[in-house]
Amino acid sequence: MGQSIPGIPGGGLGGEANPPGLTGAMSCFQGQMAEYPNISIDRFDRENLKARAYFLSHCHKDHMKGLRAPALKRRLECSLKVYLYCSPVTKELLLTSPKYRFWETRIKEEIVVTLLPAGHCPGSVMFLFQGDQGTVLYTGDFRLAKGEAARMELLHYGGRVKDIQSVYLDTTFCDPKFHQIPSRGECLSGVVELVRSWITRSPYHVVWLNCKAAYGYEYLFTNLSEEFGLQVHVDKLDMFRNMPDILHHLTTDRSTQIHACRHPKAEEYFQWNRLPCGITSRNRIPLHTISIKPSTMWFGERTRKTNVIVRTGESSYRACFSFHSSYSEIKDFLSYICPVNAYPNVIPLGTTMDKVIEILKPLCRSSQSTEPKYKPLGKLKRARTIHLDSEEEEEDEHDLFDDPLPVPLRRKVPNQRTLHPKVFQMTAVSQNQPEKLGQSTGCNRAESMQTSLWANFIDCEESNSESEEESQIPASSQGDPCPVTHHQQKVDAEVPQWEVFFKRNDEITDDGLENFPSSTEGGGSQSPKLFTDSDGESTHISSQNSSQSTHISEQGSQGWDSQPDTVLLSFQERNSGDMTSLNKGGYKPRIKENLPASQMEQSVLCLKDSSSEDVTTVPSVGEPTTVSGGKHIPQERRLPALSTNADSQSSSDFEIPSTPEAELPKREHLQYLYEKLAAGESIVLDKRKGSLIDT
DNA sequence: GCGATCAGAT
DNA sequence: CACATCTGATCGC
Repeated sequence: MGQSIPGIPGGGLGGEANPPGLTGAMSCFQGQMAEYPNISIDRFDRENLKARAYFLSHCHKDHMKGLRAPALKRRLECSLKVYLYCSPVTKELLLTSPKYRFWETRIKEEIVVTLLPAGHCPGSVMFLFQGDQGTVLYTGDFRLAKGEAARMELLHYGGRVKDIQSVYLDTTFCDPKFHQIPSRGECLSGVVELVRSWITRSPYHVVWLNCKAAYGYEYLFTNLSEEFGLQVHVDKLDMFRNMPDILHHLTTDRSTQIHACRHPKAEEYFQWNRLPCGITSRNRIPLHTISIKPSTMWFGERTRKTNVIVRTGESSYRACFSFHSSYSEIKDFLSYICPVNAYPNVIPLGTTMDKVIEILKPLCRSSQSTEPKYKPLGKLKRARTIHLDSEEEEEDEHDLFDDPLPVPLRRKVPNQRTLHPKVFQMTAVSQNQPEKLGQSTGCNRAESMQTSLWANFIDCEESNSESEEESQIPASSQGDPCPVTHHQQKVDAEVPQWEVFFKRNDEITDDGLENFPSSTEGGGSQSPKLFTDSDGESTHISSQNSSQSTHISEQGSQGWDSQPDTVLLSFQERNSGDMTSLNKGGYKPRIKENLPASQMEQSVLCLKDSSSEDVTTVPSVGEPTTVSGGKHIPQERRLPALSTNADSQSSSDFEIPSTPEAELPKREHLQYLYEKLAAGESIVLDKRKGSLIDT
């Protein structure tokens, strides 16, 4: 690997250090990859205006530079074959904003490239490009726990990780000082316990989640909602209108105990015991409020016990939260994929390009001299495999895996070999299935969205075992074409009922808490123990965690009734990657954690050979493949929840097929229903028709 | 008036 | 700590 980024056009940032005085890590990726310079990723200005195709890895502003600029708009108008490629969820989120709506007809969700889950925010993906210039991975922003790469089917071929020429890597925390960050599950668990300790005191105890305006906190909201049967109050939720699994956990009704609303003067409000949405009381009884601010915290290598919740004031807490991989996670990921080259996308503040490269280089193949050209790369790990595929896999893949292939891998694709096109034809294509585009697919698209959302963050394991038909409807109601109806019907599923959400919570039920032996109603048999960390500045909350989970574990004394600073929280020091504590042994099934990579969305886009005209899409999991003749891959499309839901391991949003014949609720109708529900009015389900009738 | 850029705040 | 985003000031078109 060289010391500088080869062939990165737009040149700007060479190997320079960050200018002083900046407040954030600085992006150094200019949008283009040396290997495939005529496509642009996450940058849409300057040199990128000439790109023949655009990729957006996720919907964060710092990855959307130029995306709504007049220059690009003009370019689009002139070059009708130029498209933007992104995940379905990102498409949905993007098009919600009027400023970006002009992309509506120019977005492709699937093509040519393998989309791998990035675990950064809903819809975030990594792009794996395969072609005659080699296999290149662009990670976008990502957070993957140790070992998760090893469980991504699509990162592997023949049972080994693919031979990756270059990786363009999210190096936001690529600095030893960010060595370790508690896992998503550990952080979530901390927040859950803190919230529990507060809101169970009375209906007038409310929490405010002081979240930034960015996608990525949704799994926090959904998990809290599910845990406590309380929707989270937010300012806006229309961007989630087609993602029921998120939508159902949010509300614009302020009378909930969990708030994530925002206001420019929110902090000031909070001082006066006023929530950002303005309320200070309920039933004329003043509220008792705490704030929890998700913040990235990290911990030195030697820290044995780390607190995921830190009390920073009388009623203020910080909760550990990170969208990006830690230093050790980055190194684990990189050493697993072991590319020839690694290029940072970001220079962390206070460091330099050269320093980052020095860290990355030893993990790349080019520095490992003793090694044969094709060293045995990492082997694909199966967290759990599911047999049950009666159909045989394509021969050339089949026997290459040690274990039986999980369900989603069965995909009949002719022609593996066309995979290495001579020329990338990024031409516009008609979709395999018209349902991909436009309005008519409201519900179908919603399915794939929600799946991806869950897939990004949530483990659906419990639903797999308990649903009566394994072939469908796990926790998140994936595959159900009409989610609202679904929830009404399956009231006993772990998906909370609408009624629970919308009714006034004058008391906290125990629902959902049964797995917490230590959790008691209102009072105070909790046994928290205040733990003050050595830094002494603030009060830390910690616990001796059992080896099993991140739970309250200590018997405590007083304090339970005074402030929630007595909650015991910490994270497990040693987590060997994959499973974090939460879901182990089904101990705490209610909380859904970020899942292993293999459970996340994975999707394939196929590169088109120059001999054919259209880019072909392969909406499924498996090796990237070009479908000859640009024909569609019908099976997956018609097997809704089957492949994804039978095995949560492999749930895949992109792969989630739509259900073409499903009757789609009209958006307006849904909106109407939601409003009714939010207003506390009841709705009756007409089971015969599966439609809702308001009363 | 809009966009790009920067400083600063949250 | 250094998540991403918004606001306001300034400048140029």
